[in-house]
Amino acid sequence: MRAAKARETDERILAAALQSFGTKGFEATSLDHLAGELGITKQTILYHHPSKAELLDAVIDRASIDLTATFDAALSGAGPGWDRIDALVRSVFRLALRRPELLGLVREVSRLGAPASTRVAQNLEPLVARAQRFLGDEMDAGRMRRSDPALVLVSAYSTVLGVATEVEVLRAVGIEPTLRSTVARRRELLAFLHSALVAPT
Amino acid sequence: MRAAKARETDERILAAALQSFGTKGFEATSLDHLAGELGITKQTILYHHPSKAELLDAVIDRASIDLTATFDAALSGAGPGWDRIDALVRSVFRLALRRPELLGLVREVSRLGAPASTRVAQNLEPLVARAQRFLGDEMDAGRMRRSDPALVLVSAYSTVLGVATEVEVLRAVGIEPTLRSTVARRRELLAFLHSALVAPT
DNA sequence: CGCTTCACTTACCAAGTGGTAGACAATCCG
DNA sequence: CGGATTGTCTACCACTTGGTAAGTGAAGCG
Repeated sequence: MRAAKARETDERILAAALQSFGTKGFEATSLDHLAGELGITKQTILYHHPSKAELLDAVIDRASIDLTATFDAALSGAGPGWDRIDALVRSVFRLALRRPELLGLVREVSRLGAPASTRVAQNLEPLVARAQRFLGDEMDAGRMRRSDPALVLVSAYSTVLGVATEVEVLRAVGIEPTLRSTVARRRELLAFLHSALVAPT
Repeated sequence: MRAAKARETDERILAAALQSFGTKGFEATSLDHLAGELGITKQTILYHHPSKAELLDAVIDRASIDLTATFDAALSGAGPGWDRIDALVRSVFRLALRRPELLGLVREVSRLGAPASTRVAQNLEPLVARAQRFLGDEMDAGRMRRSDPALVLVSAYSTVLGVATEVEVLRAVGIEPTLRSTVARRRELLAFLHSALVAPT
């Protein structure tokens, strides 16, 4: 069972790297420090992932799986139409509270640019396609304001991720991120999105 | 005139640092490299700014002034009501095209957290207060959907900055950031914001 | 058993990092 | 003029970075 042990070590490496990359950032994370946290040596990390860049790739792949699974789960229990957006926003906020490093990694990677960002884009492409299809269908059915689904998706994505993650900005406008204020933010965000997206009846 | 020469050197340092911090990031910017670009030595930078952190502070102060001036100019020529938001969004997009490093710095600093983010918050506090007052007044006059101005501001801020700056995300949904697509994005964003904010008549 | 492979370690390394000390030429001021 | 100050540079420094080389003990396997 030495292979199982190795896989477990790798799991721990990936988890710690995801945590650190997603919160402190990629450059700000050193392999030495990462190894220290795990009680192993840097060379063990480099054994499992030949370079820091490849470690990032592996972390991205792992995070993509988690994200896709989370959203799939959220959507599978949701009804049609607006209910799906509601479910999605709720799951993003749940992520922001419970696994902030996941959303942080998305931000971080999009900041780092290619080739890491390309990898995320590829991994999440099915999710994006699905969202665009949904928006298009809703528009066709007259339930949403007619527009370009890709552009609407960008606006909605920016808004949701920003509101969910930009703690510092919230502090700037005088909102301490407590549980109560988070609920208030989510409620306001849903109202904001509802007004922005749903076609007037 | 040795003082004038020194001030000019400092100006160049601040400009180059703003550029690099705002695009490559703070940690990814080395003083040696920065000095190399300017044809001076790292020690000259450290003469003007005793540490990298203090250089960041100076860059933040400088950027804050530029940002405030830009928005003041945009708003001074704008009419009342929705026209002001329109003018603001246009000026953000103009910044995203012409001085992307400014918006990038805001993002970067909010990622870095305190104490840098605190400094930005303090510097831009008048801007934030002004925006909140504006939103409150519009709501009182019944021209905007009634809500908490602070929360609405966060949503709008996230949306605008995200759409204006998240080039990588745009690539992910298949939009190459050309001039034409930028115009389309801005138009969609304005429609999005208009629907989200303006009270139905 | 004995050889190989695997997971991991100890020991390095060259290249950078931010930062200090001190010299030096140019300028300012009495 | 001549000493003081200012801006910049040369020369370091301790430390950290990602990465390499060479092992080592244990498990797997013929």
